[in-house]
Amino acid sequence: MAEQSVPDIVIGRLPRYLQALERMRLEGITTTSSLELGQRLGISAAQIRKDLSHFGEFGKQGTGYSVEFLIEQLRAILNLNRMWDLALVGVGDLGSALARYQGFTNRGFRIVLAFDNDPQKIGKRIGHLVIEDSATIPERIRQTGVKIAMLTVPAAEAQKVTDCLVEAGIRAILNYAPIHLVVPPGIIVENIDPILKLQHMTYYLD
Amino acid sequence: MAEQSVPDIVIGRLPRYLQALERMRLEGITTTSSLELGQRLGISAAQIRKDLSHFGEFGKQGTGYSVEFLIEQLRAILNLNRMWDLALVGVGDLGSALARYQGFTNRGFRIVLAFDNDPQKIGKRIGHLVIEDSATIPERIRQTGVKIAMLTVPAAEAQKVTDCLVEAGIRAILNYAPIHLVVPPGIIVENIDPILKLQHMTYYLD
DNA sequence: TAGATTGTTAATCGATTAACAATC
DNA sequence: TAGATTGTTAATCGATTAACAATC
Repeated sequence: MAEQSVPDIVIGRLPRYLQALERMRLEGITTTSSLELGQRLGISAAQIRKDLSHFGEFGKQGTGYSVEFLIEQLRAILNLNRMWDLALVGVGDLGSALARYQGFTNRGFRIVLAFDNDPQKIGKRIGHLVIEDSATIPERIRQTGVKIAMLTVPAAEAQKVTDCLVEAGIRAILNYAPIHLVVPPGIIVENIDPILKLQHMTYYLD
Repeated sequence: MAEQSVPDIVIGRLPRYLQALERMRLEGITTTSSLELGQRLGISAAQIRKDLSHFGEFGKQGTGYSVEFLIEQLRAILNLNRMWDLALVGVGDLGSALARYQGFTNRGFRIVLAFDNDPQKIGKRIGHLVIEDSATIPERIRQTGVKIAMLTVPAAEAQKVTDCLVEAGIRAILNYAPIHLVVPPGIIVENIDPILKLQHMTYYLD
């Protein structure tokens, strides 16, 4: 009930709850229960109630949860009632795919800066963005106040670029480089690596 | 020591160990310790030793681990001493980015099939692949014996396509659709959703 | 040998689940 | 009211860490 310090593993499930609820809303469902939501996510009803109880009492006994109300609560908790600007660092294969990807914008995230250190690429356009010189990261991040970076540089450069981003004021990094980043306390890193997931799955295959 | 049934959370860390070890090898390091490996990964030395002990005794007291030997052991455990063929299902923004992405091939994974249900796309090339009609998934998956699919179709179609893939003999799915897939026991699903990771991080930002 | 580091056991810690009174 | 479902507590389960004898 009190907001002492919610385990990070709980926070990690909230976006999934939100995603399922938004889908329910799309399907015209106005009310749900921890049981129904849990079945859609492969999560136990008890866990969902426990997780939500860290933040308040959002349901009604006998009735369950208002989909719309719970969506609003989760969006508020996750700080999603605003547009978040992103910096894209590294415009190679993967970076340019992300730049073209439409999925971010209509979910509250917008790439506003793109950097690369390849002179061939600097000044070129990618979508509506102009690729800027990585050397200008410090001043451009500070000017724009962007807080989140997507890192898509080669592994060999990732740590050095990370240090630069943190120095410039970046607070959260979505890391696509296949390497563990070392950051100061308070800087948040999440990793995405499809190869690791594939290698995890092949363990179970012959 | 015995191979009773290793927790999935342990399996999930093995590819990270492997990744760090391959990087060490690249740097010319021939011997390491659980402490050193742990520091590179932000994991405790005790956990690394415990995880490895599920599979055998790979180190020497006083010395540590041979990087080369441990790489070989992990590759064997994870079934990585072969090429794995992948089917790409859904060739939209994201799917075509994955098709063009070079990162898979030199890591032991190779996309050999690409499907879409858009008549505009069927027959077109994407890299060295020809996009085939999703209606032919059952026969083509069976013919080729592909066991792993990457799913990049819209959320609304994802479950239906999944059922079809499973029916056709797919055993593992790397799911990029923002929805929880329901699959029979023994079918492995891993999810990748950058939006969820971003939303996780914004909780900690103002 | 002395120093270092393993593999493993026992202790701790944290997360999940079960159960149920409260109540809509 | 009767039925359903919440929020919460206590019990269970599993994962991580600490400690250390074994030994290279």
